[in-house]
This record gives sequence, structure tokens and C-alpha cells, in this order.
Amino acid sequence: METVGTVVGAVPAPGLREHRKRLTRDALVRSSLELFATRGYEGTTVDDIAATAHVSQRTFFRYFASKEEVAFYVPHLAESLVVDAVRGRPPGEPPLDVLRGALRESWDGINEVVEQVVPLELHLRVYRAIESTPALLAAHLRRSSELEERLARVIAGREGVDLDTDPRPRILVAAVCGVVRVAERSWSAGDSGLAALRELTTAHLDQLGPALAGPWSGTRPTAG
Amino acid sequence: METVGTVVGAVPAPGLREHRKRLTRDALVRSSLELFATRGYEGTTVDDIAATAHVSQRTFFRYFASKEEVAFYVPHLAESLVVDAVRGRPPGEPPLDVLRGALRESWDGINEVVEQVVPLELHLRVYRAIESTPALLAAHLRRSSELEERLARVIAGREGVDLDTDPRPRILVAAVCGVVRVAERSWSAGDSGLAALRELTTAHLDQLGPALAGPWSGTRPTAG
DNA sequence: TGTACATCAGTGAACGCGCGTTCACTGATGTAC
DNA sequence: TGTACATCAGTGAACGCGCGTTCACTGATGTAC
Repeated sequence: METVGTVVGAVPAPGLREHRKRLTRDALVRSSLELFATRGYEGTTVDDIAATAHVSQRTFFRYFASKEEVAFYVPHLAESLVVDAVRGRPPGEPPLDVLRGALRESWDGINEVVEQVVPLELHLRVYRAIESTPALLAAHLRRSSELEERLARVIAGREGVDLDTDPRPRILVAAVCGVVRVAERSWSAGDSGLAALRELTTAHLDQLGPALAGPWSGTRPTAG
Repeated sequence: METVGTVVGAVPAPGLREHRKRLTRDALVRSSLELFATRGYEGTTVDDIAATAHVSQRTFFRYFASKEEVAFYVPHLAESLVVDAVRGRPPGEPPLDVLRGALRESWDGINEVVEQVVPLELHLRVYRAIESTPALLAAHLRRSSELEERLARVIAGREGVDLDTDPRPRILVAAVCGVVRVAERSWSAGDSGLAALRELTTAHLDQLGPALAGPWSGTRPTAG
């Protein structure tokens, strides 16, 4: 059943012990997400997760410091890709385009990384549930604000400005992430897939300028 | 010691029972904030709060559904003022100016409302601590996202656009609130008062345009 | 290839803790007459 | 003004619950020789 980097894999042989750790950890993540998706986050206890993954509760806490941590393991992986993408944008590119470009080029990589741990569809079901689960939404927003800080740091570095005296990096990132949040939120209300989220995000980003410029034309934004 | 709308007050006589309820509730809020400010939020139990306010733990839960709720009682009051201010802006004003104007004119009212319940200085100490207390920060951000939704609804109504099909109200609000968050965050890192937060917020809002326009001039934003 | 030892993933059981709830109750405030 | 009753704020004590921790332990993997 498992094909996680066997002999043919391009990654260095992990050693039996490391290999088992990865199996255990992925089993915990998968069990968690399956339970969250079916019974809900609040309706799932750490004991449930451990039992479903066939390990002791004690073992769960060797891998994850809290129930929250396992819930955001997959988003955590995705975030690193976005930060890396920002770092890799061509020098001289205007900062707003840097963020937009980095987001656009991250999607496929995120897709891949997620699939290595859990079925993408399962991740999406849980990701959608974040919005309607107060504890998860709160944690998600707090984590997002940490991501914003990381991104602002990278942007400031790229642009050669001082984050302590120049508020523009944090302001830019806050505005862009705010828009991304709006897209996330609208998306989670429906039942469409990742492609829809992608399109909604870029469409919303294109509306940032028009939304700030006023007064608006009475009926519809500039781009359908 | 207490001068909460005595005989001379403009508000209708509250009745003895209602009056006592208010005293109890305010005592709970004040006790909470004092404990949060000294021992920290995590270091304070609901039993501590009840004991300090000289009521039973049972009574605490008659007034507040959770420890989180009492922590955000004062911000909750302030939010209503901002929403009302948005509603009261002159018709035809461009939406970005509506938000900026509403924020600017809310400060004094917030000040007053807060002082009616707890000393402003105490509120500020706790408000500052939000940023460094993961559980509080998470709750604050989730609550802020609810406020954003309320604001977007009001803006959409004012502008006569449909919130379900036009993303601009939510996008505008998200961008502005994102910037306000950045100001809050910087402010909480220092030890200045409410006036400083006020100035920082407006200054940051003025930087929203420049931050989105790029590439940035190497050294400093347009306005110091 | 084989033996001896070190490391460390996993165990199981028990516990501390604080949140929030439930129960049956008391006594003060409000109201009807 | 006085009495009878209704309402409802507050009580106290006990509890359920799940998170996250602690303890002393087992047994598999890794390594040195």
C-alpha cells in the first residue's frame, strides 16, 4: 500500500528508524484529517486520533505538541513553499507583483507536497471546515499573521528597506493576505475544488486596486 | 466611588435589580482585566476572577459564556462605535474615505465608553498583552474577521452593491483592517498610549497606496 | 557474521488542571391587589 | 401601606471532559568491535 520513497526514490535512503517515524507521523496526520472531516475538529479527541492511527496517545504527543498542531501540519508545509517562491522572484520586480507572482507559481508545488501526505481531496475538506470551526479559524488566523511577518521580512530584505522604520512591507503583505483571506472565505462557503480557489484568489487580487479607488461605479467591478 | 448614572444621569432610571446587575458585570470585567494585566491571561482562572469580584464562579458564567468573552467585553463595546460611525458618514463619500473617516472620528467615543467600565490605562495594558498571548491573539483575530464582515455589509449597503456578487466591499475592508492590524501590532511592541496608536493607525493608512505602488524608492516612504 | 551495548520509538497507566455545566436551593427585588 | 406571590440574581458543591504531562518500562533499530 505504501510507496513512500522505496529503493528507487531520489531522496537519500532514510534508514529504517526514520522511515518508520515518517510512517507513524503520516498515519497520525491522515487519521486526524479523516476524523476532523467526518466528526469535526471539536468532536475528535486526541485519543480518537491515536486509536485510529493504532498508536498510544502518548505517541501522538511525541509527534505533535497539540491537537492544533496536527490540524495545521499540511498548511504548514504549503506556507514554506510560498515563502520560498517569494525569495525566488526576479530581483527588481515590484513588491506587489512579487507576492502575486509567488502565489501564482506556488499552487502546483503545494498540490504535490500535500499529496505526499494525504489525499488532496481530504485536505480540502478539512481546509474548508476551518472557516466554520471557531477554534480552527482562530488558530488559522493567528498562524496566518505569523506567515505575514515572515513574508514582510523577506520583502523588506529584497527591497533593501528596514522593517523597523518602514511600514510598507508589512502594510503591503497585510493588504494582500487580507484579500487572500477574503477569497479563502468565499471559496469555503461553496463546494468547489482547488482550481476554483486559485482563480478566485487571483481575481480578488486584481480587484484590490479598484476596491481602494472610489467612488465605485454603482453596479459591477471593472473586471467580471 | 461609583458614579454610574445616579439620579442626575440622562439615562432612564435602571431599577435596582438592573443596577446591581450592572455593578456585578462591571466588577467582573474590572477584576478580569486587573488579573489579566498582572498574572496574564493564561495565569488567571475563572475562579480567580470570581473570587476577586466577590461572586461565585457560577455567577461569572451567568454573565459571560467564557473566559474569552470577558476579555473582549471592552473591545466589543468599541467595535459597535466604529460600525455606527461608518453608518453615519455622509452619503457619496468614497468608500475608502468612509472607513478612514469613521476610524478617525471613533477614537473619542471609544475613550469615553471604555472609561465608563474600566480605567483606560488598564484596558490599554490588557489590549497590549493580546499580541503576546497566543490564545488571546487568536481570539482577537477571529473576532476582527467578524467585524470585517459587519463592516463590509454596511459598506455594501451604502454603495448599493451586492455583497454576494461584488467582492470589493470585503476586499476594501480586509485591506484597511489589515493595515490597522499592522499598526496595532507595532504599537503593542512599544509602551506608548492611545494617542500614539491613533497617529500610527492614520499614518499607516496613508501608506497603503504607496505600499501597493511599486517599485518603492530605496530608502523611505513618501511621508515620514 | 556475531556479540555487546547504546539509542530511542513506543507503551500504558495514572494524573493535574481548568473550563464550563448541572442540580437543588436561598433570598432579594418587583408586582398585583 | 401592607400582604401574597412571582421573578430572578446569586449560591455551593459536585461533576464530566479532554488536553497535555509524568513515570517507569519494553523492545526494536543502530553501531562498535
